[in-house]
Amino acid sequence: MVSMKEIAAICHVSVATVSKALNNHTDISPETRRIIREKADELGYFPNPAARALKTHSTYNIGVLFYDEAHSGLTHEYFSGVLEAVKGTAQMRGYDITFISHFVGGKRMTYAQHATYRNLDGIVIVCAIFEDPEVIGVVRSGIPVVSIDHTFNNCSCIMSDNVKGMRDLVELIHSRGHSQIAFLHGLPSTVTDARLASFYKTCAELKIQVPEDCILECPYHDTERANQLTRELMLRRSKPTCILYPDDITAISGLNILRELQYSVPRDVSVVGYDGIAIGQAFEPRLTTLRQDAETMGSVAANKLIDQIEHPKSTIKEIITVGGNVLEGATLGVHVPG
Amino acid sequence: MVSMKEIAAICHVSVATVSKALNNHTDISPETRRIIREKADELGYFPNPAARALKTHSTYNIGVLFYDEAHSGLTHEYFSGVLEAVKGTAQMRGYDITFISHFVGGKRMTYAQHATYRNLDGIVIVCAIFEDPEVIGVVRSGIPVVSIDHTFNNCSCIMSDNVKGMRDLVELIHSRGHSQIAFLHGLPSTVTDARLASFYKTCAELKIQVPEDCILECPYHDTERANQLTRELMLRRSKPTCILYPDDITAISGLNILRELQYSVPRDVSVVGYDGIAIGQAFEPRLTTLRQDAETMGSVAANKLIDQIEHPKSTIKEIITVGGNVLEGATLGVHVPG
DNA sequence: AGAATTAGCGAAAACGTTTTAGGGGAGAAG
DNA sequence: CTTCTCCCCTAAAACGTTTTCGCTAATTCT
Repeated sequence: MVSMKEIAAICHVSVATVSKALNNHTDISPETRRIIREKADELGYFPNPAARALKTHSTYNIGVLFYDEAHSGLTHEYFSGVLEAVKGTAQMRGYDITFISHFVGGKRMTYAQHATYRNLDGIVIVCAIFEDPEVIGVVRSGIPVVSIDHTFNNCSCIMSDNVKGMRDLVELIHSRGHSQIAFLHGLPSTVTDARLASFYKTCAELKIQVPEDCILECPYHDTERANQLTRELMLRRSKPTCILYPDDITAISGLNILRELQYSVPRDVSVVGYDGIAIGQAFEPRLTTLRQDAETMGSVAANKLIDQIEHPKSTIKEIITVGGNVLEGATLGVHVPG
Repeated sequence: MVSMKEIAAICHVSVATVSKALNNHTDISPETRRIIREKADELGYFPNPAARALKTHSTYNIGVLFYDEAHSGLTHEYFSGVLEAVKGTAQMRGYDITFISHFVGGKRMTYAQHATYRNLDGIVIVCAIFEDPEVIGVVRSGIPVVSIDHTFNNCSCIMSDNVKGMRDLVELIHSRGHSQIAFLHGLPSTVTDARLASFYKTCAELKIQVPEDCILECPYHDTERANQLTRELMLRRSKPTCILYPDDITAISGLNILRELQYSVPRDVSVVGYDGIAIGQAFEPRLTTLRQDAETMGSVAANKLIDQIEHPKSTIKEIITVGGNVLEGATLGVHVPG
C-alpha cells in the first residue's frame, strides 16, 4: 500500500503538505495541490483507514442494527430489502457497513460499546426491539442515528407511510363493494398502531361497520396463527367478505387454507396482504397488497445518516415518510351484496 | 475509552508490560500478569482496533462477498440464511463482518483492493459471479478465503450436497410411482451441474427414462420462465406426472399456474422444489422439496475461515459438504400408472 | 526603505498499540 | 569477588495519519 510518505518523497514536499493537499486545506498553493493529487491518483493512493481512525475517530463505517430474536431478520424480505438499499447507498457514498452485535473478542458488550469500540460514524437501526435499553443506549450514545419505522427522541426517522397505506387499501376494498372486513393485525408497535388507527379512521369515514370481533391479533409472519384465525372466521354465522392480513406471508398462507376449505378466492372471500413481497406477485392469482418501498426507505435512511455525519450542523433531524403503492391482484374481488 | 497508558499508570508498570501481559507473552511474571489483567477487566478495557490494525494489520473483521446483479441477494432466503449464520458465528468468535464492495470514498476499486484497504482478516464468498476476474483476484490476493457452493483453487469450500440432495429427491419421486419426470434446472454453475449430473445418474440407476425434452433450462427464481415452461409441458401429448423445479420460488409459482390451468396437484401432476424456504412449508399443501441447511453451511464456513486466520499452518484446506433433508409435503402424490 | 502582513510550507507531536533491543538485578558458577 | 545467566521489565521506535505551531520569503502598507 502506498503511503503519504512515498508521495511526499516523490513530490519533494513534506508529509504534512501531502496531507493538507489531499484534505483541501487552504494553506497549500493550487499548484502543489495539483501535483500532489495527480501523483496520488497515479499511484492509486488511499488513506490508511486505521491510521486515520486513530487520529480522527472517523472510519467511514456505518453500523447497522439488525436484530430479531428469531434470527430471521435477514430472511424477512422487507427488512432485507431495506438493508440492501442501505448497503448500496452507503457504499456509493464511500461508507462500508458493519453489523452491530453484542460480542467482540469473545466478551459481551452493549451495542453502544460495540459502536464506539469500532468507531462507527453512524448507525442505522433497521430492525430491533425498540424498547430494549441497549437500543435506547445507542440512541443516547451521541453517535448519529437514523431509525427505520420507529421514532426516537432527537434523531431522524424514516417511516413507511402506514397511515396512507392502510387507507389506500381500505378504500380499495370498500370500492369493490366490501363492508364486512376482518382485520388481522400484528403485535403492538409503532407500525401496527399506525395501521390500526388508520384502519379505524378510514372505516369510520367510509361508514364501514367494524365489529370488535373482526379485529384480531396475529403476529407478523405467524402462519400457524393466521391459519387458525382464518378457519375460525369462516366458521362464523356472518363471515367476512374480505380478510386483511398483517403481511403477505400470512396472506399467502391464509389464501391456501381458504382453498383447502373449499372456498374460492376471490369469489367467496377476498384476501389482502401487506408488504408487496416478490412471491406474492409471482403466481396467479396475484396477491392484492400494499407494496412498501424498501429501496427508497433504505436509501433515504443512508443518505440522511451520512448527511448528518458529514454536516452535523446543517442537517435537520426529521421524520420522513415514504409512501407505498397498492398492488391490486385477483385475490380481491368485487363483492355483490345479498 | 480506557487505554493501556492508564492501566500502566495504575499498575505502576510500563505500557509495554501491559501489552505483553494482555497478549500472553512469556517474559511477564505470573503475578504482574494477573494484576494487569484484573485491572483491565475492571476498567472494561478493550484494545483500540484502529491502533492495533495500524501495527498488526489484523482487524478482527471478516469480509463478506455477497453480490448479485439483480440486487436481490439479500432477499434470497437461502443466501440470506447462510449470511445470517456466518454473521452469528463470526460475532460469537469476536469478529465483525463487513460487506465487500467496489467503492470506497467515491472511487471504484476492486474487491481485493477493498479487502486490503480495510485490512480484512479473511473473506467468505457467499454469493457472487464466480468467473468474475475480480472475484478470482480476491482468491489470489493471499487473504484467507472460504467459499460457499463453489470450489476455488487452494481455498476451503463449503458445498451443499447437491448430489445427495438430488438423489434423495429422485428416489422419493420414484418410490411414489413416477416415471415421467420433467426437470427444470437452473443456469449452468457448480450447483446446477452437480444436480443435473446426479439427476441423470440416479435416473439411470432407477431405470427411469429421461427424454431430452424433459430437461429444460429455467433460471433460478425466474417465475415467468417457470410458468411458461409449465404451460408448455402440460400441453404435450405425454405430460409429465411430476415436475421438478430449480427452486421453491419457481415451484410455488408453477404450483399456482397448474391450479390456474385446472390441474389438481398432486392428483394430476406432482410438484417438487428445492431449497426448503419457509413459505413453502407454511401453507397447505406443503411443498415437497429439499431443505438446504443454510445455518450449518454459514456456521461451518465462518468457523473454518476463522480457524484459518488464527492457525494458518495447522488448518487444512478442504471441501466440506453439508447435507440437506427431504421435506415431503402433499404436492408430491402417488402416481398410479395407466 | 523599513515595518507589517500574508501565503506557503515543514517539523514535530499525537493517536494507541506492538515489538525489538537492551538493561538491572538476583542468583549461580567459577 | 568476579563473571555469567536468566528473569522480568522498560525505552523507544514504528505503524500512517492529522494538526498545531512556527518559520521563511514574498507582498503590501506606511
